[in-house]
Amino acid sequence: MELSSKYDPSEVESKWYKYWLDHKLFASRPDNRKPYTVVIPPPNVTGVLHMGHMLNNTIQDILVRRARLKGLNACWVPGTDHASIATEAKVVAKLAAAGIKKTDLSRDEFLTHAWEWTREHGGIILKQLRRLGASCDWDRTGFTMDDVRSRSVIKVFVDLYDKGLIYRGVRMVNWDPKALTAVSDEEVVYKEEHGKLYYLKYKIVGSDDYAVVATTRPETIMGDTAMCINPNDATKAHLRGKRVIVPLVGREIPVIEDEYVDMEFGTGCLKVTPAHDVNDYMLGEKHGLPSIDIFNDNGTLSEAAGMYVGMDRFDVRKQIVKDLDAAGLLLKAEDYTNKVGYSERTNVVIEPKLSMQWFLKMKDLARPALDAVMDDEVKFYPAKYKNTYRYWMENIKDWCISRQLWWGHRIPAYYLPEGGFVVAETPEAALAKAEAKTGRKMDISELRQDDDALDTWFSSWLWPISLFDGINKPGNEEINYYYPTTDLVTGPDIIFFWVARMIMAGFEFMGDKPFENVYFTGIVRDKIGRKMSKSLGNSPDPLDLIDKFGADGVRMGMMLSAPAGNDILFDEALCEQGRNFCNKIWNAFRLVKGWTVDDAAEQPLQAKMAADWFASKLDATAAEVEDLFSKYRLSEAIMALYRLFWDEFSSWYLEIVKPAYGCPVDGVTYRATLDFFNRLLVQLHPFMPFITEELWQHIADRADGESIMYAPLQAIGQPDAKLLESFELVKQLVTSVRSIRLQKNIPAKDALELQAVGEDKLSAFEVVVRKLCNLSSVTVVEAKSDTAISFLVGTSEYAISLGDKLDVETEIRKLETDLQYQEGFLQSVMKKLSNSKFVDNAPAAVIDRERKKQSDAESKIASIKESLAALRGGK
RNA sequence: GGGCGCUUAGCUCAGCUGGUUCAGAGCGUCUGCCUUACAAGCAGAGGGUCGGGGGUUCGAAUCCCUCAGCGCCCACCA
Repeated sequence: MELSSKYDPSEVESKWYKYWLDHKLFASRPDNRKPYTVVIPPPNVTGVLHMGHMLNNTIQDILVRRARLKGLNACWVPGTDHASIATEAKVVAKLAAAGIKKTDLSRDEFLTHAWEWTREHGGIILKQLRRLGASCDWDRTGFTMDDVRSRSVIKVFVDLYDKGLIYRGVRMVNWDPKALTAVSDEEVVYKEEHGKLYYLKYKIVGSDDYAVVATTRPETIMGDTAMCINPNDATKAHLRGKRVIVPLVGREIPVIEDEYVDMEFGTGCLKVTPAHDVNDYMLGEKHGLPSIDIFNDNGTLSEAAGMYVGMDRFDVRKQIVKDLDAAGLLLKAEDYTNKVGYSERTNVVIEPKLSMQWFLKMKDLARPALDAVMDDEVKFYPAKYKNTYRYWMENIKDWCISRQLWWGHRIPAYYLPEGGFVVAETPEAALAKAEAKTGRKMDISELRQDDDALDTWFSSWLWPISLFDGINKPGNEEINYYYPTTDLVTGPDIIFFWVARMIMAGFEFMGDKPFENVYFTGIVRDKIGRKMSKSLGNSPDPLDLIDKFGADGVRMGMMLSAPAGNDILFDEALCEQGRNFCNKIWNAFRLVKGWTVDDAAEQPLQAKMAADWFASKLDATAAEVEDLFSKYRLSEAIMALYRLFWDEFSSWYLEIVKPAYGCPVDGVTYRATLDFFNRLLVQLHPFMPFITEELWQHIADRADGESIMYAPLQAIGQPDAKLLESFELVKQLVTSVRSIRLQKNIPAKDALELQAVGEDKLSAFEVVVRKLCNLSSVTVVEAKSDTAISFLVGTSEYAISLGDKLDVETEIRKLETDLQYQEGFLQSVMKKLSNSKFVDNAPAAVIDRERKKQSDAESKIASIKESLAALRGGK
């Protein structure tokens, strides 16, 4: 077989992905095996793959593939999210580009366009995931707005309404004046902003004095319905019971008193605008104030404002400041920094607004969900997010679930001509309920369905249930088998949006948690720590990276930089490292496959020793990797395997067993080597699925349909600790000899004489050392020869005879430095041992270790002194 | 304003409930090698008073206090 010296991923990747699909190797059905289930965090249906997805899905694929290798029935369910605001915004923009306004379309017409858009762009992201090697069961692909998921959402809405947990009412909500919808508290992001604090003069009725109010939003004065002072504020006593006049507007408003007002802030006088500020709204409710809504839905001033009608809120702010100033009613304006809420989706300033919305009561839903996480029934990795979660759950507020959008699940509430409404899963069911309510025969056309759609998260919170149709068909085979799912891999930014709500839905609708473990990934940043963003242009296109480094290389690159929960600083150099690793594996395979095998040949002793050692090493590392996986420390697991393959297997094992050029290898060693290779590939497979499949298929003739995906991870044997320890000394010995060779400029071809002073504790490994060091002889001597340079391996002294190459002066200086260090070290150990407090208090094991240090140091010192004496004597 | 977390080699990080896994890893750097598996490589080497200060202890990177810097989350101070 001809293999090129470079691994070429492109062909290999498409070949094996197709193979896996053709043989349905990702598919899962309920059976007798233990299930291992993951549901994908559904990306936006019209989105494209970015680095965050790469990280997230690489991790999921690694976990899923590992589970498969462990013999579990692994099922990874993919799907997409309809992302109501984001998608609707895109459709509106596309229509606008074609000169069509949303308001000119009927709901049905708009939805036709939206579905068209979804079909056109939908699922691109899932196709892209295949390039990465994602082993999803694609036949199960779900969509939050497909039939099964939609019916689930509606059923759940009706259920919660019937339980009295959903209510409708006028509340202060976060209004997005661009998307023209309410959004939830979680969808508001606060940004620090440099603005001004304006001091406005309100004339006191019946006096020539003014009361001054500090505000950041002078444009809302038309909505003022009171001024508020703190009742404990002595300096404001003269305002009690008075009325003041709103500047420019000229309207009289009362002065009210409430301890809410901070006496220290601004002037201690607060303007109260119940329609446009959450706190003012509360004050208004408490004091029975009227509320004047001066804004239209799009953020322009309404008729109710009486002034500046039709102007945008920010233009009004500029204008009114000028007008106030001109009227002498602006005392001053100070620089001021405050937090302003922006819509996460449209990035416009949120307007607190009173409106009629649907809400879900959260308090009762939260309780079991909170306990489950606190009691580790649902485990968080890293655990620090438990705190964040608890705080939110303990202070949870009702969830505004209605959105003034068309793209989404339409709220199944139907209004009656005579007022009131019914909630039902279908129009027919609604009609029946309506008739029962009114006591008269009705026609379905008399019912008018609510125009609002549901928040996107109201469908995604059911995802782990609805993907197995557990809402519509409770107790079906699939939901019974796959639920609760095993691992959830997601970002901490959606812990409230999604994770917390899924846990609540799980307990409410299934009576059980939705998943066992949550792995929170970090945010992908560039190598200097900036968030990846389109505007910075610092986000590489994942598919370009795959083209450049191969999917396995990119996966490695992601994992090498991704400790759980920490942000990852992504650097292409890591993908390069991944690619290089692929190449290393590839070439190691070329070496082994290039050997000719002689079954009659006897196995050389060094090969047997290397095989025994590496078998132990493999077991030890396999155990370590297993442990790391159990802690979700995947980047450490891949690093352990990286070193195992590169250093232990390639640099040590293969170099020892490698036959001389042109010579065949014995059958025993060959088969052992292939077996090791096989085990290494299986261990590596979750991280690097393509190259491992390719080579696994090369190792032996595989039947069509066989795959490394189902090659079992071998049981881990008990490593021989003593052997491993000895071998480390052997490596040290070899490294020391090589180091001397390099220092003394001795070519590899020249054989060296090795002397073991006193005894050779590593004599059993002599053949190994000889093979790696090109030695002409190994002798045990009483004292090293005069022209030999000595070194320590552990506490044993060895020496290499150098003849005239020995530089006596340099050697003496080196040994003297060494001696000094050892004597200092011995002194510190002796100090400890002569300290009675230490000897009395420290555990015996610790004292023993110190005594060992003492004797080791003493013997090292003796050996150095001997060498020195010999060198000086030989001068 | 509250809460959480971080600071260890040039870079990115590991070091769990104090003591040979204690000062580590990978990358980078330096030196020597085109040695028929791999220069996307091989062999070897150097590099940190564990952010500063104080304390507890026989013993501190590890526990406590404090200062400094950084990051994240939450919160209605106009």
